[in-house]
Amino acid sequence: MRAPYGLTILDNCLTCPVRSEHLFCNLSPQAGQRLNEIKSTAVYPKGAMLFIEGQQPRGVFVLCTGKVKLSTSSREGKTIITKISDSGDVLGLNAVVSNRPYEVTAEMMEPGQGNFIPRDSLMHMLKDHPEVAVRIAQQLSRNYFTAYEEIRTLGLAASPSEKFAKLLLSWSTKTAQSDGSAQVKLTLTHEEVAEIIGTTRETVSRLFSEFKKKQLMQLKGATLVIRSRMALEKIVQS
Amino acid sequence: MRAPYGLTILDNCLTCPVRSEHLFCNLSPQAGQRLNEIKSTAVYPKGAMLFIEGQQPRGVFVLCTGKVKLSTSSREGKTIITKISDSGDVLGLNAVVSNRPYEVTAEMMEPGQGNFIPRDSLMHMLKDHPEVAVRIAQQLSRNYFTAYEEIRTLGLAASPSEKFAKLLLSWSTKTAQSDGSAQVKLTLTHEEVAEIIGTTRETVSRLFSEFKKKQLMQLKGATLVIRSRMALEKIVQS
DNA sequence: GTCCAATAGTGATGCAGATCACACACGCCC
DNA sequence: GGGCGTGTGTGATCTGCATCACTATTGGAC
Repeated sequence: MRAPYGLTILDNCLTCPVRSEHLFCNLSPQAGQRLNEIKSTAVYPKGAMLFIEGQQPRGVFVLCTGKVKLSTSSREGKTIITKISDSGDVLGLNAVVSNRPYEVTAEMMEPGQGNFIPRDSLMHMLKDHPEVAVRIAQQLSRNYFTAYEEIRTLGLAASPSEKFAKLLLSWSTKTAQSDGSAQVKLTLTHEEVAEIIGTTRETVSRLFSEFKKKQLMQLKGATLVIRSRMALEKIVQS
Repeated sequence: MRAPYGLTILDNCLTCPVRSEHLFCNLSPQAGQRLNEIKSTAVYPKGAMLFIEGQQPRGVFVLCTGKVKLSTSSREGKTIITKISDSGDVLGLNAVVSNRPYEVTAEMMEPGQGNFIPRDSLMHMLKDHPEVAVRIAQQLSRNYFTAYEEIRTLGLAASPSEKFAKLLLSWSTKTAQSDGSAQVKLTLTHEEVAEIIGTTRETVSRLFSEFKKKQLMQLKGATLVIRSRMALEKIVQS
């Protein structure tokens, strides 16, 4: 098997990888079988666009490896990043189910692998297999929940500091130690962080300095070390 | 039949009222029948809370008449209104499907009638009737779409003026004339408008004056008259 | 009509963060 | 090494809006 972009190819990455609540995990044999027939696996280079905001929905992408940046832009060119997706995420589901244009642009931030499922096939499965419909409904409501979190942050969190602290917290949840410390690989530029929290690059630079000075975090190469999640949480609700 | 709160009671308001894409419209006889068995109709006074942010999901409400204000608050007491729902809207669906706490508070802004469907019964229907599952998935993805609109406005629209213009446009879509004019009953206080566009009451007051001066709108009693949607659209993308 | 609470208008002030304008650090290619 | 592009740090300035502090208006209860 070829391995373009320096990737090791996973043979079948739909077989229940990381997440137990995975959209296509533990389906009945028939449904699983059918799914295998309609999916097609592909490998994408860094910078590849899975889909672009405004396009008619072709299908969904189940991400196996790699990170994907989801973003929207206004006509004037301002861009916000709404989510960084990784392994196990289902992309484009809302557009496909409601048959409206993709509401975001999905761009590979690093090389990765994904499964594509065309719209028609998915909609047929949705109608034929009640279990799939339930799974999809649950996935959609999870998506909604995430979107709502975003609304809360954008609408309620006042200052950039607050949003920045929130972001650091969300990064550190996975690797959090019992003492409240955590380490994260920092893969984003200040510019990108700015697009996530809705501020300018300069402000993000200043936030980094400020948080370092206040001992809230430190930087070792590309590794972000968070001292105490508690301290960050205090900033969030301040 | 009693008619509390000065309302005329609708006998069965699940039978396909305003919207054709209604969640429970044109179902198979069996599903429709089942739905009628599990739903219960009630009348709510102004100020009634259908559910409160953070509560465990009890079920969904299908709104028949009346307006409902959906809002979230931060711990510090700041509140944002995320949507004003009216006839035909399904409230609380996401919380019910994902079995997470209601993410918003739903408050009646005027007396109205609604159908309540308990969580268990709905989830059973979801599993037993594929058609219902599809319908629910579509409703969820519509909700998601609306939430996304909200994210775009909050994250991309720079100034309060822009958001205000956007709001006026969204109000005027239903009654828009071919010449671009429109009339809307203004039922919200400046305070509430402020909570929708994420600014202060004072700023909203000033926005009203400013827009009136610029001939973008005028106020006749409680009726808002929009001169030209075009002019507003120019502000939005400015 | 009177009274009161809720809503609305408007000026004065202050400050956080956008914007502009650089200098600097670092990979990376030749 | 030198050059170049992309990313980063940081000062100076400018401004829109929040905030405060009022007064004015409206509308409902009685």
